[in-house]
Amino acid sequence: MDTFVDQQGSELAFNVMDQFCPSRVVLQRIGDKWTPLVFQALKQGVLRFSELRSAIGGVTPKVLTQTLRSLERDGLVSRTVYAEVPPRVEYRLTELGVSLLEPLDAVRAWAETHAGSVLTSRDAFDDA
Amino acid sequence: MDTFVDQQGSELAFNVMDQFCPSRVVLQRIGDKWTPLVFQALKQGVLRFSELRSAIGGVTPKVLTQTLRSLERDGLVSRTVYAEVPPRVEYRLTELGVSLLEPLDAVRAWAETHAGSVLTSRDAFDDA
DNA sequence: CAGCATCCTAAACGATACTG
DNA sequence: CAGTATCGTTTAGGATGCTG
Repeated sequence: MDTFVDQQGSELAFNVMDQFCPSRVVLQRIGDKWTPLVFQALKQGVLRFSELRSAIGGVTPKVLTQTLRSLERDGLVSRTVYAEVPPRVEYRLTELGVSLLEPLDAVRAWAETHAGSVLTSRDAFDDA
Repeated sequence: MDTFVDQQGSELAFNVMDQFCPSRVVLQRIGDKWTPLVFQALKQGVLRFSELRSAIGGVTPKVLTQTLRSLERDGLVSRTVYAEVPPRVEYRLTELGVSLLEPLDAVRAWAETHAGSVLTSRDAFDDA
């Protein structure tokens, strides 16, 4: 288990409940708007930029690029450029990325399974 | 499995990769900035507003209220008001909320376990 | 105690157009 | 093909002060 030094100078184990713990930043990174969708797309293996773009409905090139750069920076996705014309760029999950696949996939599956219940609850709440 | 009607009028199973699928909204709701932290706090059982607030470092009352209202609306958290002076309000996970606890907890655990690796990768990327 | 009201900023996101 | 550049919008989130 890693540790960090908090505001009081104490050395503490990583804990998302601490306002200044780096793990909270990481948690929010992997829970952003597009990351779970990129992971879902890359579950099947290697994809090119345009393939990712069409796999993820509604994502613009700018935002997809930003998301992929962040994931690359965080060591979750690797980017391979082939010196061809036209250019070809391939994205795949790193080993670290693969380790995150199962947790993110569980959340995605929950969303798809229970979206109906949530929407029903939402309607009932709004009627009241 | 629930279904929804997409832009072409077809009836499809819930799928977060579809831009117009309601499950995507649900996914983004449960992956927002504070929801995973509220769940982590409520894992232990019932908490009052002020207890939640101090359990989640750095959250302001306004944002915590907003988050809790959304979770209540979505049927994930229940809110109980006691007619006392001073007022007492208790929050707890609903049955639906409990079903989401395990997936969210897995993501939280991943963040705490691998935050060190992510930060290391980030530093290396920024040096290059 | 548990919030609500108000104002404000930062940043994420999106639309469009263009390029090596 | 795989982006970048620029601009504009939206909205989450924060600071502060007040109330039943």
